[in-house]
Amino acid sequence: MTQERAKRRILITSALPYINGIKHLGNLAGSMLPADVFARFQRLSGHDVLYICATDEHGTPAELAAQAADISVQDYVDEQYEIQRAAGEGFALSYDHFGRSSREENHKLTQHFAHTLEQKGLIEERVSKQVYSVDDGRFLPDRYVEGTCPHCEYEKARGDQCDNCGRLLDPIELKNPYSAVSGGTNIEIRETAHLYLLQSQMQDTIREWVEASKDWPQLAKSIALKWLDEGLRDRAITRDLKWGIPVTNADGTIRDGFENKVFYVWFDAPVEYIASTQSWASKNGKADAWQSWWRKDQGADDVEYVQFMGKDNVAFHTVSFPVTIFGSGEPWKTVDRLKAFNWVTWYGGKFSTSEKRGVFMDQALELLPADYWRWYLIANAPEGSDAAFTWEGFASAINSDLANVLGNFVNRITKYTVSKFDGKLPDTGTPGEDEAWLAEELSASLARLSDNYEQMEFRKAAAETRAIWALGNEYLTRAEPWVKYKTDVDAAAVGVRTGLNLVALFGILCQPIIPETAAKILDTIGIPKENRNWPNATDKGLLDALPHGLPIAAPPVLFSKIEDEQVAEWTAQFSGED
RNA sequence: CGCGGGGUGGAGCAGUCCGGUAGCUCGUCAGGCUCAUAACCUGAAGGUCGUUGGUUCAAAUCCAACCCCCGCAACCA
Repeated sequence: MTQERAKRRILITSALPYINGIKHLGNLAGSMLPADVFARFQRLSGHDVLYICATDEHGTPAELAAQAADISVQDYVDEQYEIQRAAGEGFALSYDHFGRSSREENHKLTQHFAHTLEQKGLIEERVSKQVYSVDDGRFLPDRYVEGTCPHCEYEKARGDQCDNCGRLLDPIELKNPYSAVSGGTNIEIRETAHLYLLQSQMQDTIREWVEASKDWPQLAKSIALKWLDEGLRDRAITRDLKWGIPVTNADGTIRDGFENKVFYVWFDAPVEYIASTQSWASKNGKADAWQSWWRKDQGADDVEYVQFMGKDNVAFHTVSFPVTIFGSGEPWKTVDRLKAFNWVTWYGGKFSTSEKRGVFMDQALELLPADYWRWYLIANAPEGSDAAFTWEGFASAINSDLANVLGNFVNRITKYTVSKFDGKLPDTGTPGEDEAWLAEELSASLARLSDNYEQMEFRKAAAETRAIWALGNEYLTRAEPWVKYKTDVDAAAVGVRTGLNLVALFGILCQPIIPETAAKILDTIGIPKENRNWPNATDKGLLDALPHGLPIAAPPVLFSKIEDEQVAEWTAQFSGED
């Protein structure tokens, strides 16, 4: 299964999960998981892949959550980081590095960008009016101010929007404003200075770049163009907070008047893609290795950079972060291909931590192994539109695809080998029409599958993978070795040998989506690690690749079915009614 | 008239860019097989392609208007 393909260098990032709380299945399905599947596919295809992610640790929510837990913000994020790292590991997310945006590398690099942008005249200090809560001793982001809506008199309108009448608000319009943090009514409007990134000046550069992009899906491009059409606004990139990256001068001292301010999380978070790569390089003892992935003057010219994110993040990745990158005037690598996802919804509604509606990453793994979730979420990826998670749909996908089609196939052929062929891969017999038909179908299907992955069409890749498994069952029905065995053992042997080769192939082909099961299958039939690479559709030897006489054992049942009682139980448990 | 996405047999989706027998999975029904996790294979039934109008020999696909669902709307991240 070797092949001559040009070795590509592929940099993959998935949107950084926010530090605050364990992520739900929608977060997983919208960026980390598909990025992982893509990374695995490209590694198996022999390419040089670097998959980088990190936690996004700054911002008001982290500070408030730490306050609520009565621990330091540092302790809080340390704790949360460990939870998220463990959850990622539990889902077999194959990050080359899972960093943290609060690390030193990101501080330095974020400050570097700010200095460079200021030198280029793209940052200026402006004073604006903000809501200040005397009781909390802090400025409040718009959504943390509540009060009576001036339009509809709804008493719990948020500072940014009234949930009752839907109107957009300015927090200073609210009647009887109070702090959503403490409930304190001692609210003042104070002036505060912030650094503004002059995005308006980069409008043409960004538009030119967006319009030239070739490998962006419609969703991503239309969102980016929408922002550009409305005109880029200058944005404040600092906040009145203690937790975050300090605003410094070029010599490292704190900027005058910014002693109690830090960079806004959305300014420093994407920078962490690069900073996390720096951490990866340092960790591996070759501190400069990150440069060949990110600096076009240091060898990053041939890198293909692919970003994965939910649709809510598109604007930041296609407009805001590129302003930082292009504005610096430095030769940074920018995104080539971008994959944006819609939402996974919970029975059509939103996942909710507070209302206990929906399944979160840690809970999911307590119920079933990672591969069950990975399969469902990829096969039902929210690509074209939002996709609703339902227990019925989940059970149906698992039982049909994994248990009946794949699991049963592996089971039936290996058991038969054990009972009729002494647990050895049969050596006799010559392939005939059935095998020729199979080879042709397989080759076509495999080509489609590889293409689906290359195009990052995840639903289609899962469907094609399943179709290949189904092909195995169809083949066995045609070849019917159990019938031939009665009259012609050699003819039966061909069917069994071919079937066992299909098991190996199925194991190889399902590695991107369900890696743990794949390993289980491949270990069982003793496929060495170096022979698990992605096959070439034109390879004629796929159906007779295993050594004749190879000992075969039947693996334990690969997937247990999800019973109706479990569906009923979980439906009740996670309905949010609690 | 804010913006974007979606509306295709009972359910979930593909097909729409580049008009030309409406396809897949689940479910239902019938048949086959019996190696296998009551599984697998084959076949059938089931669709005014959101609505209305237009272009065309021909529209799910192009154009116009409208309706419904979801998300976003830049200080939540």
